[in-house]
Amino acid sequence: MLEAQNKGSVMEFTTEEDLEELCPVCGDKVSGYHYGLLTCESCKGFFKRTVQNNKRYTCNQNQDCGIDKTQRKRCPFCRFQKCLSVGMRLEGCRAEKHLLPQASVRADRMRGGRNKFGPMYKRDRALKQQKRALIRASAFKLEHNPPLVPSNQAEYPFPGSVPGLLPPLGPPDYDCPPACPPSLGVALHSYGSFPAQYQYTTPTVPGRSIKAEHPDPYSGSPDSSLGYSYAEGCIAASPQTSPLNPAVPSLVLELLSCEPDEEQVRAKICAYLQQEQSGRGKLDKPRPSNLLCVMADQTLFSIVEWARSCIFFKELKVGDQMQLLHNCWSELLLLDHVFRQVHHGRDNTLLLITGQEVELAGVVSDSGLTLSSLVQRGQELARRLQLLQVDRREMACLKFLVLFNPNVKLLENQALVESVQEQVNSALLEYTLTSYPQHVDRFSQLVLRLPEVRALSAQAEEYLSSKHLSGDVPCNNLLIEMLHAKRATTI
DNA sequence: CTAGCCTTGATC
DNA sequence: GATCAAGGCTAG
Repeated sequence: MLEAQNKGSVMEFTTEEDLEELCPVCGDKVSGYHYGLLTCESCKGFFKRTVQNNKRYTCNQNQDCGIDKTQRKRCPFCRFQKCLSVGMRLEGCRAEKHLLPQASVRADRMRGGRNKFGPMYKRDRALKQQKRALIRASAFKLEHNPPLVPSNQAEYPFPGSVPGLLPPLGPPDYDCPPACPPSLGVALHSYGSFPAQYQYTTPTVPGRSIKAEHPDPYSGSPDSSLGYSYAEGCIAASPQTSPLNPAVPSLVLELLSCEPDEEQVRAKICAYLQQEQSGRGKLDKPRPSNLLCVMADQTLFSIVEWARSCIFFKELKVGDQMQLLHNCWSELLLLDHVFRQVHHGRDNTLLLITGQEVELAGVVSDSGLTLSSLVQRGQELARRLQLLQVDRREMACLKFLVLFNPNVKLLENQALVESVQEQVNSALLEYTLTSYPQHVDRFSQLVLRLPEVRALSAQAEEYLSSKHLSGDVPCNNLLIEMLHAKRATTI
């Protein structure tokens, strides 16, 4: 019997809630969890056949065929792409063997049993139920308190990846479990035609939309828009203006208000790492390089989340969003790291996203030549920005200049990207001229760092790629997905 | 090749 | 023993 028919007893669905349970690939009725998420029977079978038989399809159109219940047979290529983009997973099970990534579903073809995602499915259910309860509860309040966050905030379809939904800074629960699917498509997921399943409004995310006017709740700093929330003496350069001073271009304030709350990101990543470590048990010792990789991966998730909530960016279609992120993910990751070092302000230690400090000398001596040179170049970049006393407003602008790269071609909304680049450039110029009048070439000093960022991040990508090829880096993560995507697509 | 139904077996 | 997500089978 199909589980869909008897799930009522287990999950207490109402008819209203059943409407949500549509296959994210084709919109057909869901028959249960398959390969990582709720899908229909046919997409389950299709996915299985494709992976097991190592099928290769081609698309006769532009690789963007619409997939729905009636059209799903037309283009297996796009159907499979969609399966992957919504987060169905090749490595569905026990067969964690070091086989080729495609060679899985179940490499041993063993029948029966449950896979390692079991607990995740369970949490996913719990989360969905919680979400419904929340939606029901908030439906009454809506007229009085409209949501702060725009409703196109898509949810990750996996348990815990919904910031703010679980109880306040709840159990280390709000992240994907270790086996979480790395998919930018999933992370950005907001397909308009999709079931409400993945669309809802985050109740409130402190410090998001209205941050320019409201001090960062996690920072004791009187002017949190200038300093980092890290406690240890991070004295950012303060221009002579207050954050509300009209001399600051409004766009700059707007961009600043998109900045994530550092402390929240930190807490989230720490919780994830902790959870992952405890999940591992005593069996495998976490190698430091793996740990760093996981850290970077999670940082990348937070960067995607940041981008998704950003002004301008959220106006773009998912396809364009993906293109932009594929193009600049490593630059954003590098900027994140470098900015942290700038505010950390110490030459002999690195500050990790988790808040841990590590000796620079140790890192350099423990890593190979390439990595240590990368780290040192990063430090050099941080030092130069430190000399400039770059402030958070400028950092926010630089991130936007990297994200809205007009060199990314074939975008649906190229015009917006170019216009944002221009607007941000001139806002930053105006800001530096009015806030640091004594420092005439400040703007060019800032912007000139970007080619360096680009070059350094390209090297870091090279390095990561080589590590990936030699099998030194776990491959099932967003980092590697981005690496591949960039190679496959861009300029 | 598709998709609905069947069988299997680890986990609860 | 019940559950439920795997793989298998097969008519259309």
